[in-house]
Formats: sequence, structure tokens, C-alpha cells
Amino acid sequence: MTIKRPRTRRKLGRRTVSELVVVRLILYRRILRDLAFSGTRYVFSHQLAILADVTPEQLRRDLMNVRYEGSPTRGYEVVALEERIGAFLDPPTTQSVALVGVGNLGRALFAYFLGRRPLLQIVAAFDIDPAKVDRMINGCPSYHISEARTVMRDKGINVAMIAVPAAAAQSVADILVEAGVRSLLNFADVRLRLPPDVYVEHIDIGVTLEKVAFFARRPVAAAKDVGPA
Amino acid sequence: MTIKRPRTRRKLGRRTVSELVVVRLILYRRILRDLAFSGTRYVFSHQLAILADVTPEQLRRDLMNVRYEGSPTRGYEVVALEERIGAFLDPPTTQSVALVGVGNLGRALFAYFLGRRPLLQIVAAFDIDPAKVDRMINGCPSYHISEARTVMRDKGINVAMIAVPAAAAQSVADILVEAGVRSLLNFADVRLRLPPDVYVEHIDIGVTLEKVAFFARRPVAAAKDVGPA
DNA sequence: GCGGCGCTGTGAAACGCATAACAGCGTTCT
DNA sequence: AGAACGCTGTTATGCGTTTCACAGCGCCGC
Ligand SMILES: NC(=O)c1ccc[n+]([C@@H]2O[C@H](COP(=O)([O-])OP(=O)(O)OC[C@H]3O[C@@H](n4cnc5c(N)ncnc54)[C@H](O)[C@@H]3O)[C@@H](O)[C@H]2O)c1
Ligand SMILES: NC(=O)c1ccc[n+]([C@@H]2O[C@H](COP(=O)([O-])OP(=O)(O)OC[C@H]3O[C@@H](n4cnc5c(N)ncnc54)[C@H](O)[C@@H]3O)[C@@H](O)[C@H]2O)c1
Repeated sequence: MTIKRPRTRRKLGRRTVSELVVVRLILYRRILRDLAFSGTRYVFSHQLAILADVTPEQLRRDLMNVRYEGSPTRGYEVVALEERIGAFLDPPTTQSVALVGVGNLGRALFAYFLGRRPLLQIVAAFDIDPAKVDRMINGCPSYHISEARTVMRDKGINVAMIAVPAAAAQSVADILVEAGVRSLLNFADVRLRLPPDVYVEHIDIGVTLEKVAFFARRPVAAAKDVGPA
Repeated sequence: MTIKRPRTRRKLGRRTVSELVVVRLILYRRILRDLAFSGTRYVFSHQLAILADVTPEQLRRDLMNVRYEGSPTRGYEVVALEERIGAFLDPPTTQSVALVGVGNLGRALFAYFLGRRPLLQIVAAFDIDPAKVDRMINGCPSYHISEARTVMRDKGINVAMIAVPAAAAQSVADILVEAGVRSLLNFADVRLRLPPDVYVEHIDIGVTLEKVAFFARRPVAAAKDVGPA
């Protein structure tokens, strides 16, 4: 959903990997986990590609980045590939995440991330409402936003999600960045303006729904890939 | 956040407009609304561009698609441009939307869309849990998923949001499509496999948070646009 | 009144990404 | 055993989008 900003890249060895590749690798990894869970041992590029909704060529190309080689006859070994992608994606240690804004969306996010992703844990919530502060929310302490700096430092948090009203989002973001957060996921419907060394991703549900509604009215897609004669 | 699928396009006159342009137009329009609300009458491309986090060139190029001409000296007239974009984006009549899955996320979405966007209204909720069915949720009736076909037809719904567990998402999507839905916004973390004439957009919050966390660890971006000498 | 400025609209170039095409090779079937 | 198949890794091609660059022009100041 996101707009411009010079594409952030990250080096692996001497290669450089685009954001789009990173996103797809994350997706592949999740699918591989599901496959492993269901007992699948080997998988071909075209099978994985269907599950990820990409072309097999793109999948193979993406896999070049993590230096994992499959067998032409067996395909890819599920757990080995999953681990190889993990070695590229995962942090050396568990990453701590903060969530700012314990409203409707914030609480839903809490419920969602509970127990998933052991390497990515929400360890602090922030709000400005006295009624929501200094309590436990899903087993996680909530603080007043004014304590951001202290808490971030003590818990080593460098990632945050913003789920506050649009009017408050920019000021909250500024506080977070000042408190040492390097990377933000923003749900409020305002584009945040931040220093270029801070990574920001916007999830703009309102815009996305409008987009979906817009394309519900489009002329029928040129279905060029319907079945063979 | 979304992956591939041949870009959906839509004709305007004899031109064709890409998804990316549509998204940005939606965004511009929202910003213009805010500007109008705050009393601004004229705006230059570089000002609007900052608010939208795009380059002025891209903004102007996007505006070519809606055939609105600004004045070199005054810039764009806020309300006129807003209306012109609206004429391109908006449906001839109010569009009805369904929401499937009245769990944590579903309820948050309800709260969020309440009263916004008069042209885009949630008019029906669906669930499978007897406790959540046949009641009013934020002034909107909820039905058992088995009634989908009837309700969709009666209310003329062709857009739906999916907020059910991943395991149920594909079957729910199939039901919706069969009931006449043309366009879907899916929050469950599975890629839906649907006929090519159905438009699907995925909002994959888990993947997005992983992405954000990944780039929190990146080398500092090459800040090439820092201030002048 | 005229020159210069700064903005818009747009053609042309550059870039990044996806798609297509192909070489290598282990397996399997004849 | 030999040949043919199918899948992988990789190089090359094409396309869509963004960025650059500039022509046109109304206004403002001199
Ligand atoms: N609810 C949704 O499904 C949804 C969907 C899309 C976008 N959003 C966006 O997410 C944001 C939150 O939505 P919501 O529905 O949870 O709203 P909400 O009103 O339920 O919750 C907002 C929370 O932020 C807190 N808050 C306000 N100002 C703050 C500040 N300065 N510092 C810290 N906390 C502050 C409030 O006390 C409240 O708890 C909004 O910007 C909304 O546009 C929500
Ligand atoms: N909560 C979040 O913030 C969040 C974030 C990202 C993604 N998601 C995804 O959104 C989906 C919903 O999340 P949630 O937190 O609201 O879960 P939830 O368990 O709170 O709600 C799911 C709802 O779907 C209903 N349901 C189950 N099967 C159904 C079916 N076949 N037909 C109709 N309704 C059915 C359940 O009765 C329940 O009300 C999940 O796929 C989740 O992965 C949620």
C-alpha cells in the first residue's frame, strides 16, 4: 500500500536485496512453516509459487538471494529452506516491539500477535488515557506515553506500531523516534514525516478499502490465462 | 503489501490507469479534504507532494490522469481538484460492503468505518458463531454465513472484507464469490486463490511487521538528500 | 512595459522489476 | 546404456513506473 521514498535496500554479502524481495521471502517462510507442520518434506518451485501467488521464475529468482540450492529432481527440502531463509531474515536475538494506542485496533493487534513469532514480541504498550495506563494488557505492561524514552531504553525496543488517532500520530512518531525507535508501522491515516534513517511503513486500511471498491467496478479483467483450447 | 498478479487497470476515456495511480489519487483526495476542511483554498504540487510523501513530478503526472489543470501562479484549487478526483474515483451510487468475521479485528474495523465515507458503507456482517449472529453490531445486522447469497443479492453487495481465521478464509472467499462479490479485502494470513475476474487485495499485518522489524536492523540509509553544502 | 521568476504540463531518459529464455543435470524409462 | 524429460539456477529481454529535463506561461517587480 505504500507510496514512494527511495527503496530501502539491505546488503547480503555484496548483494543488495529490494524490499519486495524481503516481503516475499517472509511470505515464503511462513508457507514453508505451514508445509513443514503438515508433514511435507519436499516442494517444487511451482507448488510453492502457487501458494504464494507468484510465478515460479520469480520464486527461484528470490531464492537466489538466500543462497539455497534445490535439487532438480526432488525440489526444495522444506525445513532446510525455511531455515536458510530464516538465517537471512531473522535477527540474532529476539526483537522487542512497542504498541502505541490501546484502542479498538490496538487491542485487536495484541490479541493477534499473542504467542506468534517468538522472535518478535510486543513487550510494552503506550497510551495517553489514564484508564488504559499502568495496567497489564494481555500480559504486557502499559505505560503513559511520557515514559516512552525510559521504557524504550530499558527494554531495548527499536520497533513500534502506531494505532492512535490520526491527529496524534505525527507527534507520537516524533516522540518514539526521539526515544530511539528505528522503524515504525503506522496504522493512522496520515503519512508520517520522519528523518530518512527511520524506516516507516504505512498500513492504510481506509485507502485500501477504497481501492478494492474501485476495482469492484472495473471492466472484467482480460482473462488471458484461461484453460487450454 | 501485495504480490503479483497482472496489474489491474481501468480505462478513463481512452487512457488506462494503473493500480498505483489509483491508490495515490485516493490518498491525494483525502489530503485535499483535510486541506479544504482547514480552510486552505489553493495548493502547489510540491506542498501536496510533501503531505502525500511523493515527488512533485509524480503528483503532477498522476493528476494528468484526471484532466485537471492548475494555475502556474496559484497552484491547484483545493475543492475543485478534490471534486475532479472524486469524479474519477467515485461510484455513481453508494457502494455496499460486507464484513465477514466479527472477531477482534472485525469489530475494530466496524468502529473505524462507522460514519466515514458515505459512499462506502458496511451494510452487513457475517459470522459462523451463533452468539454473534442475528444481532445488531454498531447498527448493522449480522447474519450467519449461510445466508450470504440471499443477503448479497438483496442488498446489492459486491465488496467484502474477510476477517476470519486463516483456516476458514479460502472457503469463506469461495462462498462470497459464489454469492456475487466482485472484490475482496482479505486480512487473514493466507493468499486466496480465486477466479481472475475477482479482485483481491491482501493486508498481511504479520508479514508487514516482520518487514518493518527487518529494516529496523538495516545499515543506515544513504542519506543523499541532506541539507545543502 | 518588459524581464525574470516559479509554477505547471509533458516528452524523453533511466531505472527497477518481472518475465521470458536457456544451459546444466540428475532421474527415469526404453 | 542411452535418450528424453523436468526441474533448477542464471542470464537476457521487455515493460511499467519514476525521474529528469524543458517548454510554456501568468504574474510580480523593476
Ligand atoms: N479500528 C480500525 O480497524 C482501524 C482501521 C484502520 C485505521 N485505524 C486507525 O488506527 C488508529 C486507531 O484506531 P482505533 O480504532 O484503535 O481508535 P481508538 O480511538 O479506539 O483508539 C485510539 C487510542 O489511542 C490513544 N491515544 C490518543 N492520543 C494518544 C497519544 N497522543 N499518545 C498515546 N495514545 C493516544 C487513545 O487513548 C486510544 O486508546 C486511528 O488512527 C485509526 O484511523 C483503525
Ligand atoms: N486481530 C488482528 O489485529 C489481526 C491482525 C492481522 C491479521 N488478522 C487476521 O484476521 C483474522 C481475524 O482475526 P481476529 O483477531 O479478529 O480473530 P478472531 O478469532 O477474534 O475472530 C474471528 C471471527 O471469525 C469467525 N469465523 C470463524 N470461522 C468462520 C467462518 N467459516 N465463517 C464466518 N465467520 C467465521 C469467528 O466466529 C470469529 O468471530 C485472522 O485470520 C487473523 O490472522 C488479525
